[in-house]
Amino acid sequence: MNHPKSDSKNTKNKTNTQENDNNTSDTNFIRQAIEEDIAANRFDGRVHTRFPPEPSGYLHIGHAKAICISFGIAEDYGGLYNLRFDDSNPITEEHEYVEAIKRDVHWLGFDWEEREFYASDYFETLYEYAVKLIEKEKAYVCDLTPDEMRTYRGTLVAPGKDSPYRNRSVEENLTLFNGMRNGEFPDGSRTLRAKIDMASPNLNMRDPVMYRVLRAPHYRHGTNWCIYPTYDFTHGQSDSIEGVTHSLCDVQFEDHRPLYDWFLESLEIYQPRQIEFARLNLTYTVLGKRKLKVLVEEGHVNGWDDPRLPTLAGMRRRGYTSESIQNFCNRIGVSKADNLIEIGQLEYSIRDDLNRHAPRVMAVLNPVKVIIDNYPEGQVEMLDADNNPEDKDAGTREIPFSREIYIEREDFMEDPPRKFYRLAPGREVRLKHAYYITCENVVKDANTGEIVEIHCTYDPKTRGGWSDDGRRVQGTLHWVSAEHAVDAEVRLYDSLFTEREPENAADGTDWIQFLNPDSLEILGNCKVEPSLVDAPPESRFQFLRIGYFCVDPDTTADKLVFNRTVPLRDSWAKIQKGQK
RNA sequence: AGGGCGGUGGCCAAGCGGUAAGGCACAGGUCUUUGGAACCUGCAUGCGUAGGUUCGAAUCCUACCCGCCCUGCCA
Repeated sequence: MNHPKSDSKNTKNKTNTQENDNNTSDTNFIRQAIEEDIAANRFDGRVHTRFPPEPSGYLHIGHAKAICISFGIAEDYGGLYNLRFDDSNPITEEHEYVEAIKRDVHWLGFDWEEREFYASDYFETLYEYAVKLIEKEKAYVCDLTPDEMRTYRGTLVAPGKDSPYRNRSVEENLTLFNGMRNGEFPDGSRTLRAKIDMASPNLNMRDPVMYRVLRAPHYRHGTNWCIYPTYDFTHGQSDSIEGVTHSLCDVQFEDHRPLYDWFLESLEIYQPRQIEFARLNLTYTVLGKRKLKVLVEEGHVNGWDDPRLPTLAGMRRRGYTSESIQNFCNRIGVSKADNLIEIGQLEYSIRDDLNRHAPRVMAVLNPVKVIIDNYPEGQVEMLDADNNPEDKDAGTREIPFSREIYIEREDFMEDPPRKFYRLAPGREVRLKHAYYITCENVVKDANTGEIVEIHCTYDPKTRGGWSDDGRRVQGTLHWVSAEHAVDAEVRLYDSLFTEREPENAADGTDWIQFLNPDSLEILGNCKVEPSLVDAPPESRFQFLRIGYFCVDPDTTADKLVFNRTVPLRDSWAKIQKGQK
């Protein structure tokens, strides 16, 4: 597997090179807490974190934030980090997801080495822990039905009341719990509960369920178990078993921390420290596995790796680099405050990366033919072109030029508005890396009026795009030699939702109704320069003056398929808007 | 008898009693063989509100307002 060290070294300023020096804050409340713990020699000065996904879906950009925080911090303090699958609910979990998660975490740039764990591998230990709590009279078997339990739990403002089964003897509880494990009772008929405080203002402390009877095969342990521990009875103990020092999680678990601590203290086992931070929210999309699952399963998108999805698999296919995602996560920072990050922030991160690294190439998405009347028929010249003006080491390549070329249809206007610097009748422009050309006339389709050919003349003395007489042209166009062009399909993506906050849009409205019907546009008649013929899937390019694109795995020997990762910033579009 | 956590520019986010960092966005400008990039400049007399303590408050105190999370045998 290939996940170079350098990939995972840019999580903090002090480890940054000029490669990605943004002005990311060097500190946050989690790092401060850890530094205090180190200073106080708590945990013997160790730092050991974990990322605990449930294998019930694909990872998304929100998980990337969590991974960058947990793993990035461990790296920065010379600590260790574990990948642990939190797989205590057999109903939702599948092996496919563990493979996908591992692939995505590696791709993101983190290597958990041999520290790959599964909470379900602790089931036996967890069972023993449960027995221990029963013996300490801190847990009991309860026969209440789910409905009854809800009633007994009370409400947000009213205390609950004790279960009638709360005072069973240790003996009876032991027998019953063993019976639960041995399959003597039907699903849902009994639970093992922690005996805490039914009047606690924290509902998590009102005798929470530790075990449920559930006859569902576990993807990893088959039918070995018919009782499964709940998250609350699994998570802290798993952290404890693994020697985790700092268990970093979502703020939604703040209310669970007293319970996390209660189990570990009652069990008298090693106790990590849980610290919570705010989850990521992004404009114009939805995050959260349940919602993404709906999009995938109801066919609103084409699978978990649909490039429109904020999943890591989708973003990878879209053309995002792992570096750009890590930088994004570092840039947005960490706090406990609710946040809604603008999607532009993510786009900035990928442009910033690709600008420095993506080879420039010429591609015409919506071609119109240009015929250079004074260029010799049949002649072909090879012209030198920079691969990347931002990177001197990127070198040059040769591109063919000939009498007939394609340019972008929108780069020509018969009746151009003010500030339109491109081709128009009588106007001279530069063909990038090639020659100055002047438009002489156009040929239109007799029926539709559509322009089918633009006739130009070129100035042979401007080879390479320079003139030595001081003459300047305002516009520079990209182009592709018609004879040499390679056909391609290009997929343009727009945001998946039309609302900035699809989940909060108007009360009572379903977020799904805000799906953008135009989130995918397929261009089937694109012309790209011949150097791209053998570009492998996932290779990334800047299509000059258009945007960043990557080769989609749908590409076949006779059809190139590109995904637009993100367009270039377009100040002409802004001017146009202003003119309207 | 509710509890927990938050509130610093349009969006994020530093700050931790000594006079509001930084990034994104936005607006001007320079440069340019990408209307890209880069570079320069501008952008909170203000930190939810009101009081109080202090020589000095975003930081401390009090009260209030607003937002989010919690009533699964999900995680």
